[in-house]
Amino acid sequence: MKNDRPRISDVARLAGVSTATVSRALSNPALVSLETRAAVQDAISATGYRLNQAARNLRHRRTGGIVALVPNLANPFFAQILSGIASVLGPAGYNLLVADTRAEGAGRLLDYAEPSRADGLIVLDGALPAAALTGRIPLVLACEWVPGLAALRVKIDNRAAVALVVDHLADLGHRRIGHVAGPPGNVLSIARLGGFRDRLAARGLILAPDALYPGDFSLESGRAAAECWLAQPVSSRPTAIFLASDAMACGFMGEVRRHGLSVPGDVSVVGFDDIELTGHVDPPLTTIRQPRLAIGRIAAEQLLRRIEGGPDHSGDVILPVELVIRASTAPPMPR
Amino acid sequence: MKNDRPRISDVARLAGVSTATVSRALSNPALVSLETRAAVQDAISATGYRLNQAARNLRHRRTGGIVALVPNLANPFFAQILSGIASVLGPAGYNLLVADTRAEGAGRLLDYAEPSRADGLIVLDGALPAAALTGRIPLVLACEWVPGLAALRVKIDNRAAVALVVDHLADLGHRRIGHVAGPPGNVLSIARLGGFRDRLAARGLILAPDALYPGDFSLESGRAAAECWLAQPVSSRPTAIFLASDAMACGFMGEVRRHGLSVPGDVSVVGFDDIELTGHVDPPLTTIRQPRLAIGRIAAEQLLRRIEGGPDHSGDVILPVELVIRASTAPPMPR
DNA sequence: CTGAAAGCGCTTACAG
DNA sequence: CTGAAAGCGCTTACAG
Repeated sequence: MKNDRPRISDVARLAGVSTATVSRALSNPALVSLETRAAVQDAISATGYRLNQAARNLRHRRTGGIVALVPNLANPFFAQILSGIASVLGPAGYNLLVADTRAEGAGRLLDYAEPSRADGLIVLDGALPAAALTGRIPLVLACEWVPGLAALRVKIDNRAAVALVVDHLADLGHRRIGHVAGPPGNVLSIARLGGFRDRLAARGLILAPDALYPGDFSLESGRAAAECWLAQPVSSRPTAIFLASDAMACGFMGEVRRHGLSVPGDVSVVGFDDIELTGHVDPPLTTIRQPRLAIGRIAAEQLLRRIEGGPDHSGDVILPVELVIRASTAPPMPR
Repeated sequence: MKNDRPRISDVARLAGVSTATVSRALSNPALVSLETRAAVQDAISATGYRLNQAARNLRHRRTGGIVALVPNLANPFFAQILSGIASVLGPAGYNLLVADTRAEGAGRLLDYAEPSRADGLIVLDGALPAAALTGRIPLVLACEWVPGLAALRVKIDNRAAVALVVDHLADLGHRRIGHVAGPPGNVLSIARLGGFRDRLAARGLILAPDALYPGDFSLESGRAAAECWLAQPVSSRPTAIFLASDAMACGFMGEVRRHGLSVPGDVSVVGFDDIELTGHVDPPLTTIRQPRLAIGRIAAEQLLRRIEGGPDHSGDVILPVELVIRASTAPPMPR
């Protein structure tokens, strides 16, 4: 099929001016006389001309696109962050490209950091190799971070958030508090577990080895952790569990209840993230609210500032969290 | 800052060949002698040259990008569909651009259907104006569809799915079956409500006016529907409710239980979608499983086929659904 | 097998 | 205020 889309030269011919003038009328009308501008406008309407963005971008040595590197697109946790990113990028005239780092071959990930591919990068996956991201296009890290990669980070204070959880449970009177961790090696898992241990110590408590359960942020891994917990003797198992994600907390509560036990009667449960669902499960989940929309929005704003040559605000942007106390936590039952 | 990235001409100079030869060595090595190819390879390594995709795309009159138009990026329902799309696009060498149709101004949406913006479109929002999408770049519709827009549709048979729900509830002995609809005007809402009415009729039942509750697919609207239901006299309110989304079903169950009633003891509840959570709420939700990953995957495959000039398979791709029976449905209590 | 040249569709110093 | 011309970084008929 023939390419019958009008080009800038078609408009120029019809308006009786040069292509340079048409281009100016489009991108900087003040440079063009009122009269000429009108003629160009008429020619544009007559031809149905639309600017070819790709050509403009090539000339400007930009792509007009920002890539978000997401560990797992299927995980609803990232939906709101993407939404926040998109809400900033669209109005600013940038496209949002998304790539699933788990699904893409490692080789292709490098391509995303190419200046011919995107003008900037929002990295949501802390497990990417720092070397592949260093010295390439502008980037910001959001939620997670890549050890050894110097870049602006938009995140929450995970350790402080966990301290709120520990204090809440300790204040309720719990002494044996367990933890279901995130995936091993993940920066968030490490920060939350570390913060958890430290705050327990500050409260004169310790994390017993058999009160630390493996997890991977998924519902299913929370359910599996509940099986472990259920298998432990009632007299020594934790009376409260802090799980590093809401998904795991929901899986945990479901399994516990399926076995006829009650939350918080038999065990208090705290999650992390405050996904929409947590207020609607039974019992509603006590959790840490993470401002996901704002994380996405601010990450995008910071990245654009950087791309557009603003001053290099290095240092992190730490967003506030909040402990949302609902019905899944209560004082331990006397035994 | 200077642009110091090597171009194809830098490689050519170093290798002592023309740019045409470098280009051929890159895109069609068979055209180039072994010897020359090796020289070019050496020059590429020496310069650290990387192909500028944007320039290649301009020359090829393509963009290398596919846009997904999503009604609401923050809705986790779309996360898995995007994941399915991405799993096809990445390996095929296309970028995935996402735009939130609710967040973007209506004006900008037109830009997404520009050939200079993307090579194709996956439309997940049935509320877009058909006129804006007609006669532009190749597109497929997924999940929802735009009335009056002729395009391949990848979807489920909503009416057949709803018939499974009605049969299940009627077989359990329910006679007063209510419905919480999706947003007014939405094509899915209409298809599901219509199918619901028809199948009730086929079973000799009717949808009483006070057994039809408004909703908008959100958790909160399901909760609000439960308030309406709770306010109705026990003797005449529905003994079973079919909700047009799982999110609404979770909101509904949460509110009912908060009022001390039981599911399915006091009311049977059926959702739609089978989002990951539904198996873990209490009680686990009976629902229609919609193959979201496959919808995304197939939509992307069909679009690429179309773009790459395959035969125009018009007609719809209808994906199978399944009624997943869990614990939220049971025979009605005798009264 | 290889090169010179035109061109994808824009933009922008430079000159007038 | 406007135009001729070069150029963004590639690709590909055409000729040899």
